[in-house]
Amino acid sequence: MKTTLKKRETMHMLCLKGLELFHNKGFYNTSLDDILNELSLSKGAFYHHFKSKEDFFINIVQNLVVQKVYALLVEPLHTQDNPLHVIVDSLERALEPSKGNEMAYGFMLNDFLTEFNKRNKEIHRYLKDILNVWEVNLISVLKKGKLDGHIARHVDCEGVATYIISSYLGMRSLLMDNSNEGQLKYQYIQQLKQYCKVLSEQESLA
Amino acid sequence: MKTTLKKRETMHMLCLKGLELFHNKGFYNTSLDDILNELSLSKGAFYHHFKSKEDFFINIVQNLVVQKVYALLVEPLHTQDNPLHVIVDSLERALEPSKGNEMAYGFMLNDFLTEFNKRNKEIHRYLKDILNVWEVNLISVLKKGKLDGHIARHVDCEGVATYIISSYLGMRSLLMDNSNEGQLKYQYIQQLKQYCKVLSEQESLA
DNA sequence: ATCAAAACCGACCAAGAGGTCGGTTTAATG
DNA sequence: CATTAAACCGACCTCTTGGTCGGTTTTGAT
Repeated sequence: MKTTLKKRETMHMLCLKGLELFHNKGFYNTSLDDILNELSLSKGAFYHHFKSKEDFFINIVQNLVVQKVYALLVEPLHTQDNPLHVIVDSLERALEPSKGNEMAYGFMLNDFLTEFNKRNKEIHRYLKDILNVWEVNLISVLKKGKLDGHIARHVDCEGVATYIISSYLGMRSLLMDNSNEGQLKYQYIQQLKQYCKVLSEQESLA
Repeated sequence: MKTTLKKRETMHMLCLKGLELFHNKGFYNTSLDDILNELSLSKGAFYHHFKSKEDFFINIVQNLVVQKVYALLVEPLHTQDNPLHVIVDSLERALEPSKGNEMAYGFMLNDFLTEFNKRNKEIHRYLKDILNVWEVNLISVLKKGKLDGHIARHVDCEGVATYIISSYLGMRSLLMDNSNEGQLKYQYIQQLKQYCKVLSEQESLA
């Protein structure tokens, strides 16, 4: 029993620190020793728990990344409110520097997607699947909004979801260096709201 | 004289092949030997012309990437037409699989930006500067459109530029695996047009 | 033809990284 | 206290890669 706890504890420490460094420096630019040194652990410990560096990362994705994406981008969608407001709010919150000293979890998806795209198709698929979950939920919320009369009937919900996701992912590239961070976010949210006007019922005179 | 020509020729071959492979596999995932083998050249030849792998890439950016971005995204903007149409058209064309067998040059900016962000600040800056040129031109064209009565007075041109750029960059992450390529592009352009409606003079009742 | 400089070759080096493995420590159990 | 398995250590291996350098070939001017 205690054994299992210790195992989980060590694995958890490794995953947390791993995500932190992978997020800061990139997966392939972070060596195992980088992680191990910071935790005062050894290669032996690492390979006792994970069978490879990539297996390690898959573990991180399934245990940490998925949860963060759900908490930040999926769950906030399911409110009994106007979907357009809900979406804007969730994105605004996801772009926050994050409460406390957490890192900006919402951002890392794009980085990792790009990094693994040309390197590891399996991991890339895991990440893509997470994106898909978000997309599916976006679409479903949008469609519900159509029924509830918040969204104009002419709107292509799938297209809107694609557009929202792409703009959100693209913000990552723009926010990478921290210059103008605040301004960029403000501009993004403002324009997102403008875009939403075209989708709302009131403006549908097209 | 001929000497200079031979030098330029070899350098040009290296740059072309380098960009091709860096674009396909990523900079850090492509070894010099990968490039050299395909051209039947040696390490000696390479280091005779370039002082390092990263110097090589900077050369590529300045000679090839800049040109492509200009040709695809900047120059098309400067037409005496409605800026909104011009922008949509240029993006639509930039998302084309590219005429002939060229690679999709329009896309690589986002990949390279992400890759170098956490690795090489100098190169990252070069790439960011290219983005800035695009942004500046976008803004100037938008502002001109405001004067010409194509764009509503309430529009924040800087914000619009940011939003357009971020959505364009984000498309890269979505288009990375080739599934649904056509559909994604179609959705993107359609929604971009919807967004433009809010910006145009006619719809400005806000 | 000569010769010097440019262009090029390719064996070699050093550093870093992922991964291995035999041995040691820790800790729960009887 | 003894036992045993899990947890952990760290030296070592192997492979890759950017970069070096002494030597060779090409080339163009005289």
